Amino acid sequence: MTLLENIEKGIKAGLAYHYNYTITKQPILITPTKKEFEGDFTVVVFPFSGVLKTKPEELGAVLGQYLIDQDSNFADFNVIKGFLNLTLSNKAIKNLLELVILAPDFGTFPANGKKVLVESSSPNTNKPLHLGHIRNILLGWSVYKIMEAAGFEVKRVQIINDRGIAICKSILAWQLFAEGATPKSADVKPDHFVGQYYVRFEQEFSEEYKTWLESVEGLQVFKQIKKEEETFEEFKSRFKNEYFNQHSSLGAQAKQLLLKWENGDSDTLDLWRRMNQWVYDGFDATYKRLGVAYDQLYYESDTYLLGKKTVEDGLAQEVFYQKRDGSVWVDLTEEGLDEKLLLRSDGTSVYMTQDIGTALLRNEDFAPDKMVYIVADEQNYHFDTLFKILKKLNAPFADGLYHLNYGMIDLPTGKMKSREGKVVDADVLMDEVIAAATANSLERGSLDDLSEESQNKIFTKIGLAALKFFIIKVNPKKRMVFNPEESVDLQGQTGPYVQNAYVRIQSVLKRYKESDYTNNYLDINEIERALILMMSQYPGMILTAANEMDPSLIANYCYQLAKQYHRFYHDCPILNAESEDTKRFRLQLSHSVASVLSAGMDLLGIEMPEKM
RNA sequence: GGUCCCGUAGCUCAGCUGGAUAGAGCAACUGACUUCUAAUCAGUAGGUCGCACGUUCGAAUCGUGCCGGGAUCACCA
Repeated sequence: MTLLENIEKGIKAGLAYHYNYTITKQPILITPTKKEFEGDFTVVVFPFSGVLKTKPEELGAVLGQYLIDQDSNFADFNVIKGFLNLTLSNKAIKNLLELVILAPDFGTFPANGKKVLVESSSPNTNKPLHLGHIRNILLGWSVYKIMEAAGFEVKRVQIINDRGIAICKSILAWQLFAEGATPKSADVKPDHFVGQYYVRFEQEFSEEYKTWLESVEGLQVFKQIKKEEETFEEFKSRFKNEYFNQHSSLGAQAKQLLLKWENGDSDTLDLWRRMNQWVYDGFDATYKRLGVAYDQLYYESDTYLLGKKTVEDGLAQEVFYQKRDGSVWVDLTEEGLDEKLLLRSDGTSVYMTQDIGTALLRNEDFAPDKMVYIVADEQNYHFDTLFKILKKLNAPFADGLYHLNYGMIDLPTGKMKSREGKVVDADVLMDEVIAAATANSLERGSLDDLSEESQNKIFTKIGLAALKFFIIKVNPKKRMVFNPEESVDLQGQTGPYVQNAYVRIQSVLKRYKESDYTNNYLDINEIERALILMMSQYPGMILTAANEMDPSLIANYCYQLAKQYHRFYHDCPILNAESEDTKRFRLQLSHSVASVLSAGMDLLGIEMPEKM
């Protein structure tokens, strides 16, 4: 039984014993005591004093006394207004450290028999990964680690958007402008190589569009279609898509390519495979560097057919309906949404069709209890719709669907816009952050006696810790501002700060030659007490983080614990402690802090260096 | 316009199942390294928690209405 449960039980028993009162509705609010008051846990007794028509101070005193009498874990209490502050006995604190925190399974929960599938990353194959993907990938990885620690069996998957018009644009640009160049011949990371041709297409298309708008035909169309009050610029952006589909030569060629692809033209398919493989190779390098991996990849080119079939079956069973032009729709007006297209009038599939197929295929593969989609919040409507459709189809997993809708990342200069080249590239960003860590480290010179290889490993760990922590510490649902300068900070509320606490501990532990920390120290001071109580909250943090799918809770917890340790390290001598018992206790305490920090940061995909 | 999300210190963020005097980091300023490595610690300064009303013993937290910002409402993905 945990201490919180002890308190709750004691309060209930006390209320029954002294007031013959049984709690029905009100939850008992128990929080860690604020540091300006004395005590370890605080029970808020206001709600009961109201019901019992007792003064809060009196009720608090009665309950406090009752708890102390009944439970030897509690040594003292004080009451301020309606707040009952309880102080644990030193023995209880020590037991907490030795029996709970140092237990081998601390911070992991036994398997709960539930399977969860986490989809993340899921990039398009026409351009390299950027900052937005990094947030997605890091969230995916830490949600996986956290849910696993909480007892779930987790499968990490992606859906690769490997087909469609966007990929055809890259392919077409390569055909038109590359003159047979390859990533190797150009000496460019392969995903970036393909991305260059996507950008090239957009440039050429913009030029073409601009020229057309100024032509006789363009001006005529503008006059005909322009809405009242609409400026030329507004028209230009509104009409762009229609221009692509109806008037553009490049657009026609790209669409022609898509048609060839859908018809299985072997030359097109070969080139498509070849260019996609370049992208996959590039992505793999980035994933590896970020330290993430996936159990299974799904490709749209494999799943859209199942989606189509499902929609056709649904049509036969009248879950969906068909319009006169042959297009298939779902009516979600009863669910508070709209009508949504599922198959085009020409019978081809759309985004939604593919996602239906993908979900069903995943269910066949894993039969998960939950499916978590980590996708930016701009797609909230899409996933609302998808989940309602799957419910309509009576998918067995329909009640376990969850869209972890994280906020987009802004730059200090404003929104990221990939079409305007205003993006932060994932690979470049990692280079920069590692370079910053390297420069900082070399300046300190504390690693000079290590080989260059070991040094580089540490620089990488520090740089990536800075980057990952910077992103993960923000609540995923919130839009965040990414300042590249701050992301390479190594001081303050950062990953390296937490790493530093760990490194300090390692450095101390190494100097103590024995491995036996048993001790009879009982004179536990405030800082030590706070550290132990804080660590005791770790398993609860994991459950909360898993429940809310919020890794930022773990990041902030690790920071708080590291901060408390740094304070301890500064104020309390360890190896030079006044007695052997004290020394051993503090070593034991340090050792457990290191374990919790390391485990917690591992949940975020951040590794600890032994030195820094 | 409909729907949804967000507004906390100069900046980036915690806190939000209602609880004590709203917390961190960065930036600014002051102090602490012959010491278990200072990527650290201690301190100063910085707030109308967007605004208003309501709910109650108590509101940054809940409700309503405004104001400001964003997302979305494609036979795009």
